[in-house]
Amino acid sequence: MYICPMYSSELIKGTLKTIVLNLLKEQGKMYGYEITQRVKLLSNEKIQITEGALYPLLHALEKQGEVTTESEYIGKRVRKYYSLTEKGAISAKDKVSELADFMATIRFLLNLETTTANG
Amino acid sequence: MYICPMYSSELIKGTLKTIVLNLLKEQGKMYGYEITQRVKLLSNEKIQITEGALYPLLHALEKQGEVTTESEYIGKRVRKYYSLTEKGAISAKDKVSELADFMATIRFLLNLETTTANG
DNA sequence: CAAATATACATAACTTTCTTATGTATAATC
DNA sequence: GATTATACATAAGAAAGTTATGTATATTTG
Repeated sequence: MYICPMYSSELIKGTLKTIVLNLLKEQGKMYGYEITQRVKLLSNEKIQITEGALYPLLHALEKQGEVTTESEYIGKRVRKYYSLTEKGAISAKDKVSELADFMATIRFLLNLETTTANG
Repeated sequence: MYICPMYSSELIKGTLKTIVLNLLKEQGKMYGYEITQRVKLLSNEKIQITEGALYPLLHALEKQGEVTTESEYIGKRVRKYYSLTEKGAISAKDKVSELADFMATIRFLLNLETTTANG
């Protein structure tokens, strides 16, 4: 069995947008820091989204009308919550489908079809 | 069911090196053009490796000692065959393991665990 | 209570890695 | 003879990260 401390950044690159859109779809609304922590947790520390990658992505998604934002104050500190628009929800669905399809193709390409136990 | 004409390039980016190393591992030796055609065929046209991506990658792999080359003449035209070195074989194995692990993590992250039929 | 760590945002310089375009040349097909 | 396929190579530009830096509040710990 293979133990990986952290995936190479090239791998994460292509899936970041999909992951974020999908999380927003499932969670309803989230703020940036929360997204980084949840991905870290769910991936067992193997995917750590950097702020330099996440915030520009979220800003771009907002600009493209895929998410809307609302700021909330926790004490004096601001939190910016992101929610999917209808367009963003469609995008999330498409992205996830594409990624699922892609992974199936890759498994076939790499002959990983029967990868189940004891790798 | 989702029909995808061609995966977004961001997705392919992170997996190109892995795909190439794995093909070389399975096929013994291949030349560049052959790699592009095989990937195109095996992926049902959904992954088309561009020459501008492939050749620089192959040159880099050679420079790093992961592949060796031998040129063969087919008539007057040259073909450059690439084979894995021992180092390249290890790299291939590692890369494939990492990708398999990564895809499992992504499936979990995206709740695709039970994706089998009529997705 | 001071220091360190965690929370929470943002952006800029730089790097990597591809896309697109271009270039060269032979072989096969129509 | 012209077009398409085979077969290599590289350079300019774009995209999307990483790394570093900056600001500021909240919490934990010694």
